[in-house]
Amino acid sequence: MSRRGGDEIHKLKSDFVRDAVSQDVRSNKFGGRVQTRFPPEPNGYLHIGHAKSICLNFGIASEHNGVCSLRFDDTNPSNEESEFVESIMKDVRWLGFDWGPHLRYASDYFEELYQFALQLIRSEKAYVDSLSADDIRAYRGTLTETGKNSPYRDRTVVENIELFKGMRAGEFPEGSHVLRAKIDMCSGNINMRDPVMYRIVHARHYRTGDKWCIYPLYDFAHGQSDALEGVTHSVCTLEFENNRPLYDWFLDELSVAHPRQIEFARLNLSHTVLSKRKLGELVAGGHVSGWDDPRMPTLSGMRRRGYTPTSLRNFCETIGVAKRNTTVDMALLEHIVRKDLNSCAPRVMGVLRPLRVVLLNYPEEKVEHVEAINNPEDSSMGTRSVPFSRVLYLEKDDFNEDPPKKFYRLAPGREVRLRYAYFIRCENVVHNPETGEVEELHCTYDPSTLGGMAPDGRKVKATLHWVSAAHSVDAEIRLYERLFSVEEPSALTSEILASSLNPESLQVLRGCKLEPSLAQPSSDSTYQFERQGYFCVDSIESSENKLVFNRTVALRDTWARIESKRHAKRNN
RNA sequence: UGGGGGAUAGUUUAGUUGGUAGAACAGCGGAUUCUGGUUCCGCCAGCCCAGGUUCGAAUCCUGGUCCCCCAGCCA
Repeated sequence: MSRRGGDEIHKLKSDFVRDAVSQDVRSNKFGGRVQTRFPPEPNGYLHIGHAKSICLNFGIASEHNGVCSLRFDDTNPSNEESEFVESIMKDVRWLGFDWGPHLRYASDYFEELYQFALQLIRSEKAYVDSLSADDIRAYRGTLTETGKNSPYRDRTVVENIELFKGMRAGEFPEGSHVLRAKIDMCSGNINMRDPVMYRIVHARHYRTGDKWCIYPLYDFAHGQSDALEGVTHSVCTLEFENNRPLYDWFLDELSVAHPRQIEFARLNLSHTVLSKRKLGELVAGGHVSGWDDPRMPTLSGMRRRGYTPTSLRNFCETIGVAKRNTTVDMALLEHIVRKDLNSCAPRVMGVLRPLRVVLLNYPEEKVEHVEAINNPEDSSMGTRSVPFSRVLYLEKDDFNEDPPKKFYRLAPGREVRLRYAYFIRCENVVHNPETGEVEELHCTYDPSTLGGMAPDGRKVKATLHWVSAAHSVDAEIRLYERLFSVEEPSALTSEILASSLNPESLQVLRGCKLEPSLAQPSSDSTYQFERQGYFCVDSIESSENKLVFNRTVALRDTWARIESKRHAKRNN
């Protein structure tokens, strides 16, 4: 059957958000225009959950030839820092998206927002309240009881304007006054019970410095920022569903055209947490080395770990967009990372836990060079030459003196193939006289098997990776496992979160032996160490004097599965 | 218990005038393989519940159940 053009047409990405946007385009709402935005608060690093939102917002815009801007919602000077805006811009670019000239900051709108507030005061839709924070809470009521009006609710316009200007002028201490919207203290939606619009904060803002001492709350800044920018579709997460009526109220009272807000469910990933607060606590508590610790689900951590932007984008596409709360299995992310890496990662050989092997019948001084394929999935990546000699390193796990059933690697008297080289046979095992540990293997090789095939057609059951000892380069390798041993750590409170960390999430291996082509590794590619997994140079701690590799993800390991099943059976 | 949302295999999803519930991941089994990788094939497994309308319901109607969000001068 031949494939015709029509069969190749990609199914257009579709989800309920995109459907809604497309409908608006078709009905010519917003003049057929599409403009979105990604609005992070610069108070932490971006994580894979943000990637979902980034892919959605930038994706929708580009599918409609529209604009997607990057806007920092920086309305709270006490949390926000330039370090975070730098990292956020870097991460969004790395993920593969470009906001072009559309870089925005809510703090750029402080003056406009202030004027909006004045406008609401003049139309008697906002007032300065002088209740304490505790009293405001008490007056607000509860989920089941209505609230009651503040005694300051009926201040005159003149009085309100004077007080609000005084707030701006720095005449009052923090907490003495706030500006509130005058809506409905009996509303079933608690967000509508005269929400606070402005608070006094005598703190330096990382962008506006000391220019302001009153700052709008997110609720009063977000919708207007969208409106000021001409955003048509304001895509956000589910928890803002309750706030939508409030945003609409502000915009309607201000007579400003407003975007359509569409809420989707945020991402949850098994075995990790995706909450900036909790991630920040892991950093602050020293449980990880930083926001970019390769175990972190942050974009900077995943970059350092060797995950590709392509695989993260593919992941976001695969998980879809919907409204129900879900937890995606980490195994899916790992599968997608492997799939991308399998197609593009150069293959090399590296021995993680070296076992010295001497080929008794191989000449002392002889060195041969065998040709190895760089990527069997992509012949255009070519081949390389790897040195072979009398003394080699093999993987400790590839030898077993007393091999269990189904173990078909090296064992006493057994023959295996060394990848791209010769068949070798284990003749003798040298033990450490004190510990009894296997210290070295004496093997013989069959010169007629160069290239990996025997002229007599005999087969071996295993092909092992190896490194020539004299030519090897030393490296430190860091193996990573899931950050948490429990499946849903997000359900845990901050207090017990750290105690649920997986103690084996980081394992450091020293004295690993790599093939010589890795002496000068590429800093931006992730390699496949054959039969082991994918590894990349650690961007922070690796140097010319000390090579450090991070394991991105292990290869699927059927043998390990057989073994763990065996152990499970034994323990039952 | 006020208001706002949501329920399709173990997990994440598709299902557009009502017409045999489709996929991916995970799990299990097999074939191929100079990576116990990749690839390929097969198996397992699902419409929250109860009624109703209909020749026919995941889809429409009624009534339940369960889960999530909101009581920051956080976002």
